[in-house]
Amino acid sequence: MKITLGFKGCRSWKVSWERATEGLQGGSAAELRLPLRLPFPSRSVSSSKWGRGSQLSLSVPLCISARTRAHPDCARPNPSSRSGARQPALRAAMEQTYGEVNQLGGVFVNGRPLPNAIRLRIVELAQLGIRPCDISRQLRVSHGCVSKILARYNETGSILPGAIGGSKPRVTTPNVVKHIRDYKQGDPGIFAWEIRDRLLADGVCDKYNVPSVSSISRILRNKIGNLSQPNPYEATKQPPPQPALPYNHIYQYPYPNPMSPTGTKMGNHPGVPVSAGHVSIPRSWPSAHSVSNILGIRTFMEQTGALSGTEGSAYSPKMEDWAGVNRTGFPATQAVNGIDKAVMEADIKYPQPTPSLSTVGSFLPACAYPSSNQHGVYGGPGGGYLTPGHPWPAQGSPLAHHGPGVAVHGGDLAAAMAFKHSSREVADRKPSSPVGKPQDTLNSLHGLSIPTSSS
DNA sequence: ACCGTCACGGTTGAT
DNA sequence: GAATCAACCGTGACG
Repeated sequence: MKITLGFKGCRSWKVSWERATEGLQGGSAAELRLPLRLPFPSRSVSSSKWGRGSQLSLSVPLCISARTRAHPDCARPNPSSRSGARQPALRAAMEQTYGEVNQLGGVFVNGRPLPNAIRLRIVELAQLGIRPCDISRQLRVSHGCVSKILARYNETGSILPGAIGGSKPRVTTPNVVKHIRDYKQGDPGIFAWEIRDRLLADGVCDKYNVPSVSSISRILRNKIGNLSQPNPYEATKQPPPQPALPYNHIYQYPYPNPMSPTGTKMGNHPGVPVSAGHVSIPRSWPSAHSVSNILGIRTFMEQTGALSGTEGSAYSPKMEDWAGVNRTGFPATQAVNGIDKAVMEADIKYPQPTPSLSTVGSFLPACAYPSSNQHGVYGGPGGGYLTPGHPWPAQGSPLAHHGPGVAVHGGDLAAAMAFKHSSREVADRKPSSPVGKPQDTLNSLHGLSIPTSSS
């Protein structure tokens, strides 16, 4: 079988299907199995995607992808299948090796959030006035995802993914039940909604973990129906402490990260008020969506002392701090240097090789990624979301990361804009966008460098 | 062409 | 330790 894949123009593909029957792997769905080290971004292609001029003619869905099952070692099982029961080491090893490639050629891990670096980049670009569709293409992230991340950011101010997994903790903790009983004892005619209000007023619960009226009613009915009966909790043990965090804490990548050394979940869910110790940032932060806001992190960091390290640590290890920072602006490189880009980018499970840290502009096919991380695929060159052979004009990696402390150069922005404009020649769609300003202006304006999600 | 939305298949972590 | 469940994820398709 000989299959020729290549670019035909910028976005279309040419496939020469010489021997269609060979290489198809069972089932009704024709599936090509290709080595992942393609000289170009592979992509999933469905038959419906092909234009009239396509040389590909198949009556069955064609999947040319670098998905996990397309690993050169085709004998290996598809790691994208549920792996929860897998040995962690094996799973990690497999995840290191596999990833999936979307239609844009971007690498992703099904079921797992994009690296924070990419999420950050998405917001950064959006702040620069680059349209979501361009961001999508540039970072090779589906537009749905871009839309989702931006929507979340606009809504919560956080770029971070939500908490994945776990079960919602009970809100009707023994302590709450005890208070409800107390209220009921104090006023047998009290309504459930009144109890709810009192729980809030007394600080027993906050609005995020206060039981619903129906829950309270159920408690009244089932647990406190007979007030003479001892509380089973109290009869046997002391009430366990209230959960330290509301359920919706931010999902934290469980791999080593200086910002979260424990590798545990930390922080609050975006939008959820954070507790003490958190660099709490009012949602009404100045111009939450302005570039200066985004870039204003230095000021913020200075204000909060994060830079000075006067808080005992140069930077709170809590991810929620990060989340809080999000809206304010992304930490300037200097500001983040305490943790530094290396840290930010080590971000999560997407460790990135230090030296030639590629940038967001150096995408590598799934299998080309070194697999130094547990959750794979992004493992590599972190930010490398664009291939060297990237079909888009942004070869210069407009948002390329230049390593810690290095500002994004004007050229980068120019390249970004070049990309923006080349992808669609829309002049000054957003005249007010800072993008139009010379980079030095931008830099001098904020006195900091634009953090990069990878370098 | 762009963008919001949603089904889908997947992962995760508490129970 | 496995199963279950409910949260989340990004992709891809649709309108």
